[in-house]
Amino acid sequence: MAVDDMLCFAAYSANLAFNRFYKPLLDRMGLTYPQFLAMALLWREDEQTVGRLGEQLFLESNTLTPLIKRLEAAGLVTRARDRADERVVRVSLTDAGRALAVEAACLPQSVLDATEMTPEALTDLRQGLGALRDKLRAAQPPAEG
Amino acid sequence: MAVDDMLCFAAYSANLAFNRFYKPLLDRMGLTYPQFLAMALLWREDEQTVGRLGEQLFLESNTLTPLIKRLEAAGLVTRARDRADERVVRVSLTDAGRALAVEAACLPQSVLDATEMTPEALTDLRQGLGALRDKLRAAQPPAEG
DNA sequence: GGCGTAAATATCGTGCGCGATTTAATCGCG
DNA sequence: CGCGATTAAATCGCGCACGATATTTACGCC
Repeated sequence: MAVDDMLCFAAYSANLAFNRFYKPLLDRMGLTYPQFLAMALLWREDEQTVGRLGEQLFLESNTLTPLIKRLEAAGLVTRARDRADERVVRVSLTDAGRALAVEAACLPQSVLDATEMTPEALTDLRQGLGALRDKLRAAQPPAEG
Repeated sequence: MAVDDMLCFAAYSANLAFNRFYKPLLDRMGLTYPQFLAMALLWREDEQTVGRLGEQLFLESNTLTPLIKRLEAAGLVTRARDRADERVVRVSLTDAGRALAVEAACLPQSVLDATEMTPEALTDLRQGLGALRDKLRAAQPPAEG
């Protein structure tokens, strides 16, 4: 069982590579990679709850709460309890947060430029990964054997 | 730019899913996911240096040194300075570390079982991810303009 | 209305990743 | 041999990811 033959390692190392590839670009925007993903959700639809962001990112409040607080500290979002249900926290973009969307627009393109792979190959990869992720999530916690 | 359309998010979330899928299995072995990857390298070839492990895992000593020290504390490996070059640290399996290889052998198979994807599809995915990772690593740090 | 339960978020401790720096050993070149 | 430059690990601080738990609010049912 060579590490190179393991699909999990391919996912692991590709994820590391994405982080490193994006880092110089995100640094200029003052964002980390997970922060960028959260912002991308808000750029699509403003004023989402912590839980809803978590569903889409596959994260929970233990990870998201501090991340969002850092976005708030950076002046990119605001956090406000829902008045109808005070358990819920709604996250909204500030003007500065919205403005970042423009700068971020070039990011996906830079992957295309860097990889020299066809758009079809990248789409296949994306869909394959999505299907794999969903299968892994749906799988019973692997039994004792 | 929907998050679901981003290849980087597919890699990110698939990697999270792998972590979570493996966790119950690795917990029983007392390993974390990155520790498992390092052990897998040692099961293939014992007595490797920190640097060599890092090359294969795409990690550096700032990440690997504490990880390996935890493996050492768990009694799975030993660390020893190379006598010919005292800068180098060689990591070797203990009997307990070698013994874990048997338990770990079932892990890759459990992915096959869980995903219900054909071995061909999984191989394609693994190779595509490897190629993508290598392209991202080779890419110039994406320029300003 | 009152109370047990469930739900949404927050808090805390541990182990990665990683940029930046440090320490220690080796190498290169005169 | 001597000394600056390079190399291999280690150290440190920060931000995720996550299990476990706490806190606060809402809901169900009597």
